[in-house]
Amino acid sequence: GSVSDMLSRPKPWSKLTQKGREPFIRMQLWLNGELGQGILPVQGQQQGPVLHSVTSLQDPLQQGCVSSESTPKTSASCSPAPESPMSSSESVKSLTELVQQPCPPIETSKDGKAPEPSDPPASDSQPTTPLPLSGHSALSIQELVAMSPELDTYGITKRVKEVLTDNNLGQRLFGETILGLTQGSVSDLLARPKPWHKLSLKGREPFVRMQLWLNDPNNVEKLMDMKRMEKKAYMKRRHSSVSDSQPCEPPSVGIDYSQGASPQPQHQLKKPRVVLAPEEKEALKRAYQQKPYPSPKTIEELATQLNLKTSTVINWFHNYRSRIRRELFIEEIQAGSQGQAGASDSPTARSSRPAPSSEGDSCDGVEAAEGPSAGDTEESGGPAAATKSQGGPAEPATAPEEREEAPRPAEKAEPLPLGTVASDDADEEGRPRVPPLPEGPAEGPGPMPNPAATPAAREDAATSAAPPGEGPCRARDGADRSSALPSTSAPAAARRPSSLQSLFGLPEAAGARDSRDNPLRKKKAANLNSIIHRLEKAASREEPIEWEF
DNA sequence: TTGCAGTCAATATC
DNA sequence: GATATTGACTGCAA
Repeated sequence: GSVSDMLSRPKPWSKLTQKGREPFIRMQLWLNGELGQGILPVQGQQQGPVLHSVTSLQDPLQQGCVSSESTPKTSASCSPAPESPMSSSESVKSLTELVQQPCPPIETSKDGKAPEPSDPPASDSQPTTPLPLSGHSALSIQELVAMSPELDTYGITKRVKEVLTDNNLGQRLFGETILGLTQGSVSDLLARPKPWHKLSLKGREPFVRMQLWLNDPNNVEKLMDMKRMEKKAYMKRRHSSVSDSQPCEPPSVGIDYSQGASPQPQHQLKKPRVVLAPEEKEALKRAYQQKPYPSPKTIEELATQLNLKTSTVINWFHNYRSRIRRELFIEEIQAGSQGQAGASDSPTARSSRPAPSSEGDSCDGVEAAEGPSAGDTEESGGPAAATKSQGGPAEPATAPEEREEAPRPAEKAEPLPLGTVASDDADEEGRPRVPPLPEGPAEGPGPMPNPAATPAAREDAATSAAPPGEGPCRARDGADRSSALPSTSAPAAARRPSSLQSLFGLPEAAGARDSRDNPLRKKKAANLNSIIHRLEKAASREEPIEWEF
């Protein structure tokens, strides 16, 4: 029973007592093959020693012994000395290749901070952390990440997805076992991998782990074993709960109490998840289109008008900007890979990507324009950036919208839609009613589709009773999905449009994803280019300009 | 303080 | 049951 419980609901390392950690250490050792026969004398439960030994065993990276140069201390524990100082890329490569240990990652502190096995502060957030890496291992992973040559994140996720699906392995199992991440995170990561150069060290870690896992010849088997074990445990638990004590009682409940932890507090503390109504999202999106970076005051107004907490509005904007940015990354990747055959999605590839501006999507650039900060952010990208420089991430936030919205000049001057939003007055329940998509878009200027089309819009549209706009956007479903699964087979090129559409909810999306050549698209592209140009100009002068498109 | 990257975890969808 | 979506949170940097 304990095993079952532990396997299905492992506590984060930081929450475990020394005694409580012991089973995990044993499991880790077992996974590493160190514990074959039974009892393991986990030496004392002192973490120090135990963790050390564990980590040294578990971390594949360590096995590879990151280049000696960088990790003296680790090297101590790793036997296979690298023959000679290798270049960082070489060492990484060799490490990667070496990885045969199943036990992956393990986790731990995702950030590597783990010097203190005992108390990773952040631990909370990390749910299933099988086993914390000791400071050493964490370091080595990080070092590996830092030294890692550019990895093809898109390619890696693609392969991982293939392997998982081919072998009927779930994201949850993979994430918790190999990456130390939850299912949702894995799903997101696999569906929308960011290009390597856009990732922080921490963000690169999962990709390194995936790469290591892919290189492990026994990866599938190991995962399958885990799966079997889980199933067994589950069955056992089910069985026992049914036949045993209180058959009728929901296992979870029983467990909760038995855990002793804190029975009810949890329930009470749990905050209900906020679910924004379609109209609310719509309003927020509209507001975003006008002002991707609303001022505190605006946020408050929005919150008031929508009857939401300001924190919710703030979070929404953060999330929206960030997610839109990611969508763009994907597009870049797809476009890049496509553009140059063979080229990986790696930045490099990307960089080479043909000038965007011209192409329909090229509009990317547009975004850049938008943001106030515009261009700023983007940095990184070297050359590649070029493309992005403008559009890219740089101004990511806006980008998307812009693309479609940009055109929406209309709103131009308006300070904030908010007004609108709010104005619409509250509906029956006091919640303000959001205006139909109206304002701007619909009537939208020329080429632009209709605002409603915005990504957001389309989503909502689907659900909301929405009135007017209905038209175009509805295409959504299909479109979105496709964007979500970039990887696969479909030719990037082909997909690209769809992802764009998903973002902007371009009407065309509906059926004509391919209609990229259509005149409308071209027109749009031209329009966007013009906008970009103006924005750039304005930015350089810092003077206000009239937005008329 | 603000924005962002990464994630979690609840919930929606498939 | 698996996967996708998304509001919220944490930690970090400017």
